[in-house]
Amino acid sequence: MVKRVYENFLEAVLAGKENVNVEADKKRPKKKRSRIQTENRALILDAALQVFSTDGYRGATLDRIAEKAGMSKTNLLYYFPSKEDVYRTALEQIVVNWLDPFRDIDGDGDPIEQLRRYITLKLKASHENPEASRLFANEIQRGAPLIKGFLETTLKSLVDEKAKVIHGWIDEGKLAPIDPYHLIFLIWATTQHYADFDVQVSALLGSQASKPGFYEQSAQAVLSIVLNGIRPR
Amino acid sequence: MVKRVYENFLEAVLAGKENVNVEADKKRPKKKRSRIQTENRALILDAALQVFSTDGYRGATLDRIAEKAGMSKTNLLYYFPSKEDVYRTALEQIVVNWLDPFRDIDGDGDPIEQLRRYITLKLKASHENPEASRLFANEIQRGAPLIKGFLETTLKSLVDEKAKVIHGWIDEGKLAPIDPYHLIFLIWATTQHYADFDVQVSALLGSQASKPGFYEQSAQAVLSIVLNGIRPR
DNA sequence: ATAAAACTTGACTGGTTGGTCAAATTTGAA
DNA sequence: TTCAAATTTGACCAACCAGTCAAGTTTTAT
Repeated sequence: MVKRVYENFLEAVLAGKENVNVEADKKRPKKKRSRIQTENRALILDAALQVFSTDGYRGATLDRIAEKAGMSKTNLLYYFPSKEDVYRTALEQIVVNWLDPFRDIDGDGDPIEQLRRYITLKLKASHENPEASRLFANEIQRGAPLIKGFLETTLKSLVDEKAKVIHGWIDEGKLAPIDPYHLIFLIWATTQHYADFDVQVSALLGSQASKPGFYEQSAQAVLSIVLNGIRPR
Repeated sequence: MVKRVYENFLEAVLAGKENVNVEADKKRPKKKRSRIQTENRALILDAALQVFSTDGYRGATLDRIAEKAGMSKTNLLYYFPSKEDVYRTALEQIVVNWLDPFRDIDGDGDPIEQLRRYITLKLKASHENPEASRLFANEIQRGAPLIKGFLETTLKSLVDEKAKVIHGWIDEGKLAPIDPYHLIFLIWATTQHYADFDVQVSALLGSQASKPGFYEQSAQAVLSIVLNGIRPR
């Protein structure tokens, strides 16, 4: 329930609206979606994820997305009013999923355990859904035109909050005195790397990278470095 | 001199040639460049770096690059035969500069000092030339169509070599037993993050990120985590 | 069964893009 | 100075692009 409200808020933020009123938002008539609508929107968003993540917003074309989704471009435009709207919707889904495990970091838990959990979840997400990671990276790299406001408000609040949590751990002597923000960046950077630079990782590790246990092995290696880097000393 | 030969090799690799013959390469007639040619090629490559790094290969347009370079598109095409050639040339320059500090890691030196030096150099490069970093990231994210071969041959050899160096350090007890490849990835990921995700970093740190000493502070934070994460224990 | 609503598509439009070409202007060696 | 080579540009082209429109086909509620 809370999550639903949040999604509305996020939608509004990404749509560029200022001063979002959640109450007013609730009143907005929810158009129920038919079976075909649900199916086809999903097909389109899935195809969009692939195309946008490799070609970027400008480089992607509706023709290619429609082709991958197995329908005509005209039909795609029946489900989404414009290219930007397809992109925005795909981006929304990604950001929402992206935030959840971060929000779950628990200040009352054991720091090493909490961070181990978070890093593992992020690595798993990068491994299972690399396109989402690449699409997000692309949005940031081109200057975050659609989500700059979101970064500066919602995400910043959340990060500030978690930074305080980490600082609390440091004060209690449970963590080495590292800068919480840079620690968060390091975790994000590293976990994202396995999705965004997948091609490079595979090229450098050869057959090793395609073996079944590779994801667990990467997680183990990253955790071993990061967790020891922040253990109190 | 050695470096010049290497650049030729790299050019050939990026141009997609197989079985590069360095001797034959040397014989290739070097067209001397006029003052105007040197100047304008530099202007174009600088503009191309900006446009390609934000819009990606497909999203970038020659019109925009030409405009940024202060000349007509027709004139740009007088200096470079095609869009892909502009892109390839820009990418070449980046890769060459990118490799140098990595190659300089010295197996005979103190590991902590060598890695401190390398991380600092990489962070500095990301800070001073974020566009180059973003352009490279973009190439990888779209599947590395132009440099996949380079990644699998030249870069792989180099990384394998440095991994052996790191393994040597571990065997001597100078470093914790971490996986060398994942350590390299972690360093690349983190240093690159400050360039590629610049917008996000700035949004989350607010005014702090634009202050003069910010780069040194980031370097300090990253070093503090990574170096402690790999210190022998 | 049937008709309205939902869905799908081919043809089209105005604008953009990478690249060509021929004609002009500028540069620099003699 | 002079003139051939180098440089620069506007006009142009075919391919591509996001989005529209009208005319079909399929689904679904009754």
